[in-house]
Amino acid sequence: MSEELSNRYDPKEIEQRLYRFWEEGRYFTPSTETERPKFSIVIPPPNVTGRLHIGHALVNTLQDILVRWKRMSGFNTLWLPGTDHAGIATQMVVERELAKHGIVRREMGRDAFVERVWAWKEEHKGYIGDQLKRLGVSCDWTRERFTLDEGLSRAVRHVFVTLYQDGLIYRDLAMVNWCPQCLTAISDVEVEHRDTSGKLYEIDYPLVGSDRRLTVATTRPETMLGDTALAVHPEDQRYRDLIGGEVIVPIAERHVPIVGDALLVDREFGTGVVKVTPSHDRSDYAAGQRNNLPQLQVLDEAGLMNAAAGEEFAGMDRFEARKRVVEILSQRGLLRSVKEHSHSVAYHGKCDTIVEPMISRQWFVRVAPLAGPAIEAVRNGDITIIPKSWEATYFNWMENIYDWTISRQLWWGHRIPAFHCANGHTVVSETDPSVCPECGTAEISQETDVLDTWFSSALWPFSTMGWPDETPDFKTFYPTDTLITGFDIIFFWVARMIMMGLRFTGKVPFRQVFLNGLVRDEQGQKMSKSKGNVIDPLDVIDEYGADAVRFTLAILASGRDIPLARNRMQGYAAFANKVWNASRFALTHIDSTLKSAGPIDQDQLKIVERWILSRVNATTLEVNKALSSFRFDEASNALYQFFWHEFCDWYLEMVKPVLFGRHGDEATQRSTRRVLLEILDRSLRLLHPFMPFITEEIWQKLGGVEPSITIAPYPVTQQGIDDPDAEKMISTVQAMITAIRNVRAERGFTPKDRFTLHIAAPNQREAQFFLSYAYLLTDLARLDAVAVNEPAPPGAHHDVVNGYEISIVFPEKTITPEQRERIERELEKSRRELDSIIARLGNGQFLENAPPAVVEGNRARQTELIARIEKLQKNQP
RNA sequence: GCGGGGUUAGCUCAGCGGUAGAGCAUCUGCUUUACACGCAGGAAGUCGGGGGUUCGAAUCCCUCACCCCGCACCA
Repeated sequence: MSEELSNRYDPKEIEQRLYRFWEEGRYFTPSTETERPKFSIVIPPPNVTGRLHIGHALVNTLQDILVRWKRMSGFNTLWLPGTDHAGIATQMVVERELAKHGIVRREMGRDAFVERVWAWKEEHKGYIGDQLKRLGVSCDWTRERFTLDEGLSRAVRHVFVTLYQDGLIYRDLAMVNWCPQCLTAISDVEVEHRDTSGKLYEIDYPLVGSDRRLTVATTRPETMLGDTALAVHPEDQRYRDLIGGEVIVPIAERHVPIVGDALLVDREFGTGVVKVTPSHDRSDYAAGQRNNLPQLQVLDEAGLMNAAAGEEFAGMDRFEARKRVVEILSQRGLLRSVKEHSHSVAYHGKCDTIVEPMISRQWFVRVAPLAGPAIEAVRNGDITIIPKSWEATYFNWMENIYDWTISRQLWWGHRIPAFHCANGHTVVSETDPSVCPECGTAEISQETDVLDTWFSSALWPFSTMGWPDETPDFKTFYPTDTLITGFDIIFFWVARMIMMGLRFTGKVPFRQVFLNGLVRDEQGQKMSKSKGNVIDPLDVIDEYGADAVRFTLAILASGRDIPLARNRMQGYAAFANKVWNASRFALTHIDSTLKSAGPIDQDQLKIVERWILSRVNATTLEVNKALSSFRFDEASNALYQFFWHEFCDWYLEMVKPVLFGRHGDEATQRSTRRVLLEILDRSLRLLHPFMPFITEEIWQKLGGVEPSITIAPYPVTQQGIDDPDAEKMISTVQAMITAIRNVRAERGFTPKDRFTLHIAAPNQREAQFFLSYAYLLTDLARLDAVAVNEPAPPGAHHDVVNGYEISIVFPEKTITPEQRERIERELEKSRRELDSIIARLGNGQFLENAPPAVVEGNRARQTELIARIEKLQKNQP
C-alpha cells in the first residue's frame, strides 16, 4: 500500500476536510422510511448568540460518542441540533452594544429593537454551529432548529393557549423576584442565593401614647419607610399586651399597628419584634395578607426609592437610602446597634444584581398538576435518571414545587398570546383577534410581556419534530431516547420537559437522562472569566486536535466534578499520535484492502493471532457494555489500554519477526497480514465514536466496503473467538520476557548483551510450544538462544514465572550494592506474601467459608511462591 | 434544618467483600528500521480517624472530622 503518511499526526490538516466530507455525504441525516430501529436525541440548545465553552464541549462530546456508537450499531440515528434565543442574555448583549452608540432601547421602540436583535442573531448564528463542527459532532444539520422558528413558536402558542384554557396558566398580582437591572420578573430557579456578610440593625420604634420603645432587628433598614405594622409572637409574654397598640415608624412618622403573628415571628431571633413591609418582603407580604395590612410600595422597578418614601428619598438608590436611613436614625438616637450578620442574599445570576421582591402582575403556570405525572414517570421507571442519586434531588424539588413565573418584561422572545381590550377584557387565543370577542371593540392590543425562554425549551423534544402536527419526524423520532445534559439545569430544563412532554404528547420526552458533571480546572475550581482559568474549547482543539480533546473529556467524564488539565490533553494527543504511527506501520505491511481480503482462515491462525483476536473481542465486550451504562470513562480507558498496551506494546512487536521475514513461511505471513488488517480495522471502528477524525482518515486507507467509517458497523463480540488457552500462553511468554528485561535492568546489562534462556516444560506439549515460539522470546527479550528442558549451567539466574521454572544465562558480572539491595527487596516481598498466604490457609474458618475458587487460588499461589523463593535464594552468591 | 456527593500513590481519579489500580508527574537506562507526543525498567499508598460485622473490609454497618453541591430558612 502507499506510504506517504507523516511520522507525526497533524490534526489541523485533516479535521475540517473530513467534516465537509461527512456533511456532503449526508451520513448524519437519518431516514423516516426504514424498518431499522431508531435512536434519537436532541441537543441541549445553547444560546444562539453565545460561544461554546468547555462545558458545551463535554456534553456534546458525550452525546456524539453515544450517537456515533448507535449509528454504527445499526440504528436509524437522529441527533437534532439547534439553539435557543436566550431572552435576557441576548437582549442584554444587544442593549449593551447599542449603548456604545448612545442608543437606548426604549427610545428606538419595540419593533425596531426586535429587528435589531434579529439582525444580531443572523450575524452570530453560525458561530456555535461552526464550533460544534470543529468538535466533530455528528448532528443532522438539515434539521437544525431555533426556539423562535415559526414552527416552534406555533407550538409555544398552542401550549400556552391550551394551558390557559385548562386553567393551568393564570395572570395575577403577586410577589415575584424582580431584577432591578434587567427590569423584568424572573422565576424562582433563576435566583441564586449567596451567603453574604451584611449587617443586622436594631432600631427603636416609639410606642404611641407611651414612653416605651420597641426594638426591631432588620437587615434592610431602608424598607422601614414602607412598614405598615410591627409584629410580635402572640404568645410572647414580653409583648403580648401590646398587640392592638400602635407604634410610630421613625422618619416616616407614621402610626402603624402592632399585630400578633405566630408564623412570621420567631421569638428566639433578635428582639422578637419584626417590622412588616408587605410590599418588599416575601414573608411580610404573606403576613400582610393574614393581618389585613395595607401595602405601601416605596421602591420602584429600577430599585430606586419612590415618592411614597418621602421627599428626601425619592429617586434615591436602595443602597444609598439604606445609608441615609441609618444616619438619620443614629442622629435621633433610635439606632440601638449594628452587628455583623451573615445571611443569604438573592442575586440574579445573569447580571449579578440583588433581586428585589416586588408585587406585580405576572403570568404563572400552576405547576403542581403537571408535576404529579412527571414524578410518577421517574418513580415507575418510564424515565431513568443516571446517575441515580439525582433522582432524590428531582423528587425533592418536584414535590415542593411553586408556581412558575413565565412572563418577562422583555422584548426579545415569544410574545404572550393574550390580548387586552379597552374595556378591560383579556382574551387568550391562537390567532390574533381583530376585535374583542367579549365586547366587540376594535381597541385591542397584545400583551407586551414575552415568555420565559425555558417555556419554549420545555417543548424542545417535540416542538423541534414538527409538533403539534403529526409529522413523519414526530412519528419516527419522538419520544427521543436519551437526554444528556448538565446537572445544573435539572430544574430549569429536564423537569419542565418531562412535565410538558407528558401533558402534551402523553409520552415521556426521553427514556433516559444522563446528567454529566461540571468541568473544573485542575485544582477543582469552577472555571470563570474572573479567575482567568477558563479553557476555550477552540484553543485546545487548535493545540491538541479535536480527537485528543474529546478523548480527554470522555475519560474524565465520571463523577460530578471533572477536573480538566491541559497536560491530560497533551497525554491523549500523544495517544492520537500513537494511533497514527501504529497505523502507519501496519499500513506498510498490509497487502490487501478490506474489500478484497476475504475471510480469515481460522486454521492458519497461530497463537499470536488467536491471542490478539481474543483480546480485541474482550475489549469489544467491555466497550459496548460500558457505553450501554454511560461509563464513558471505562470505555475510553479500555480502548486506551488495549490499543497502546496490548496492540502496540505487544502485538505489533510480536508480528514483526514474521512481517520482517525473520520467521515463518509465506502462508504464515499472509495470515499474519490478514489478521493485522482485521485488528486495525476493528480497533479503528471501536475508537471511532471517541476519535472520529483520525479514525476516519486512517480507515479510508483500509478500503472498507462502506464509504465512511461513520456508517461502518460497530464491532460486537463474536462467538468462538475467545481463546483462554492462547491468552494464558501469551501471558506466560510476556511474563518471561518481562522477567528477562527485569534482570537486564537489575544487573545493569545493556540491550546489546545477549542471554540464553532455559525453560523447564512439564510435558511434551508445552515443550513443543516453547520451541515453536522461541522466536518471540528471542526477538522481544533479545536472547541468542532458548533451551527447553536442558540443564542450565552453574551460575545461571533462576526464577519461576507463571509456574514455569526458567534460568537465564548471562555473562559474568559483579553486583553493585544497589542491585543487591533491589534483589533482596524482591525476595522479601515474596516472603511476606507467602507468610500471609500460609496464615490464611492455616485458618480452618477460611477453608470452611471461603469459596473453593479462592482457596484454590491461594494454594496455587503458595506453591508458586515456595518454588520462586527457593529459586531466587539460589541466585544469592 | 432537609437532601445528595466526597476524603485511595506527588496531582487527578477508577476500584466498592477475596493478593492495592490507571493517567499525568517523577527516577534509571535506551538513536531496537511506526512513534522521543517514543521504548524498557523502577520508586511511590497503615485506601480521612475510631469502632463494629465477617474466615477475610478501600469495599458493608455505626460514629467522628473535614470538604463540596442542591433545596429551604435567615427580622
